[in-house]
Amino acid sequence: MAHWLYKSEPFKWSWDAQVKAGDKGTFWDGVRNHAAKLNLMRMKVGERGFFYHSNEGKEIVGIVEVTREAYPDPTAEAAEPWVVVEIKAVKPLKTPVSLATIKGEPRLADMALMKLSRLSVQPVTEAEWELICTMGGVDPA
DNA sequence: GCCAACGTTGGC
DNA sequence: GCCAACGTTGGC
Repeated sequence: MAHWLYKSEPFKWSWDAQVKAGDKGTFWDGVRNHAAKLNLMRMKVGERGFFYHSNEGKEIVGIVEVTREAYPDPTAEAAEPWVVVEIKAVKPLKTPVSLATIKGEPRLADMALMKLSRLSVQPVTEAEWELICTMGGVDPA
């Protein structure tokens, strides 16, 4: 099962907002980048990902799960190719894992977050997933 | 099809 | 507020 990382600026869409949306979840819109779009299209229902706050906080704060696979973005023009997926909040990290912490961990030096810092939806490898879950004080399963 | 100019993102 | 990274646009 693949894992993912979703970046959002808290003032636009925060972890708290995602939690309030409950099990019903919400669609993840606003992706206007082809690399991110390809990631959205690869997602399957039930796959989990990290929820990362950019700009403010700069830390991974929670875990979300895909509840609906890619479909056309309702906020885009009809002719445009953009898609959204739907996700719901699963649980917060006991200890948020900050960007500074990730930078200080050699085993995470190859993370997409380090190398492709502007990509808003990123893949996370199995090893990265387990390590960050452990650092965050939650069960990776 | 190349590449310079420009806009946007996001860390600092 | 600055600047680096990167995607996109548009002239040639």
